[in-house]
Amino acid sequence: MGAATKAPRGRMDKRQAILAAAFAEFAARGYAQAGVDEVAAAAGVAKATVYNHFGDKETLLREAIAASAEQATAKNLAAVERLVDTGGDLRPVLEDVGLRLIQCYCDEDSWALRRLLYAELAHLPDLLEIVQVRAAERVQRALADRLARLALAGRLGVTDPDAAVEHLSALLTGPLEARARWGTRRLPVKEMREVAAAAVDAFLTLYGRK
Amino acid sequence: MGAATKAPRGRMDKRQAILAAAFAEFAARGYAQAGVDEVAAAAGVAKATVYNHFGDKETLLREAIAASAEQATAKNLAAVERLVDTGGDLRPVLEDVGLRLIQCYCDEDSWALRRLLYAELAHLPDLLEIVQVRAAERVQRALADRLARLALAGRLGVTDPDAAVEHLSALLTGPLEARARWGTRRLPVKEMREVAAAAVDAFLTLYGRK
DNA sequence: ATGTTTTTAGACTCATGAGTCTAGTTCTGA
DNA sequence: TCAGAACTAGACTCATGAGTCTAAAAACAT
Repeated sequence: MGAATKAPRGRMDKRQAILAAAFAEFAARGYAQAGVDEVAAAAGVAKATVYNHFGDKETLLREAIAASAEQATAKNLAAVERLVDTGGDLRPVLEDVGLRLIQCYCDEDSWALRRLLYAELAHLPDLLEIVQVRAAERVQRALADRLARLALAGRLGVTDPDAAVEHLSALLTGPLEARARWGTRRLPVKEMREVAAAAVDAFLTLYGRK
Repeated sequence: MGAATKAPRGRMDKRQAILAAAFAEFAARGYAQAGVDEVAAAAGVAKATVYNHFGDKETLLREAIAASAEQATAKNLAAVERLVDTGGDLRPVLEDVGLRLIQCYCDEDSWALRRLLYAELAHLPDLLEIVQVRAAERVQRALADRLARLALAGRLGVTDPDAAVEHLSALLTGPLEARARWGTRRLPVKEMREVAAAAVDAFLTLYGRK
């Protein structure tokens, strides 16, 4: 009973359907342009039900974003999990993890989430905390932990894991904005693999075992 | 007479004032939430004048974004101009240019422009071309040109200037999103300098003269 | 079985804001 | 000096969409 956000009202299946529909609608049209009627219709639910569950449009947006961020984080963490010391060459492992992280980043919902975040940040500043706490920071930490372990095992020349994560994720995701045209172009896997390979190559030059 | 976007109507000073006010209003509240009345008031102009100049709200957004992108590009290009071979050590020159590019990136208007772009990309896809053609690509090209020159002069180990630019800008701007909390936190210059130094350090490790 | 909660369709209120219109005023150029 | 364009204040129309309400139906709990 510690959390203040507890006590979800109404039936859970409806709630989920509404959240999914809401995220899709908000992502497609933006907060202001999105219509609660459309959300209800897409969720197969009456408009009053939406209001029974979430109270108002703004709360609906927050909850939809939070849920989406949660999903995105889960995928990202699953990718980071695979960064383990197999005993063999590190490069292919890093490339595999890099590719998976890139795939998370380029996911349709992931672009939509970032778009929404950017779009509404100006008048709903608390969205940042929701997403940052639930998603970005957790992934960064998990990745830093893994790099620290590899460094401790003498497999990497990393002294500051946070700085290394900053560089690695910059190298991985930096090139994607332009290449994917800010989410309007679908990257072929081949191209993702190239970016991952280039990023890992640079990373190993910077942080490879000395 | 080649461009289709020619024939600006009305007095120029009013037009500029409207564009500036419009960008501020759109940036602060988003396209849908922004009010044409507010723009007119902020520009010190009657609403009818706004419509006389731009016809409708959507056109106003496009023109405001285009103008802002133009300004941002000018600043970025000015920074890139400073990347010249002084004969001395390259590192301080790169750090200076890096810092200036970071300052452009962290400019209030620059964050606002990216926010708007992300926000409205979903329903106004042609905004991308406006900004990409006017801003992003031109800066990238200019930077690649400079790197190519330095490489040719034997000052850098760059073989593919475009790839080098991709890495350099990733290293420079990648860490900024998180550190500046997506534009909601003002970065102290000290921190910008750190990021620039770290980026240049990595860049020189990757592309320094062999 | 029966009382409580949730859902439903759809009509309804009400605030907001884009875009128009009018009639009078100021610029500007020839 | 004067005609035509650009500007002004402010009232006006009209579409849109958030949020409410109602009375009836399903779903659920015990």
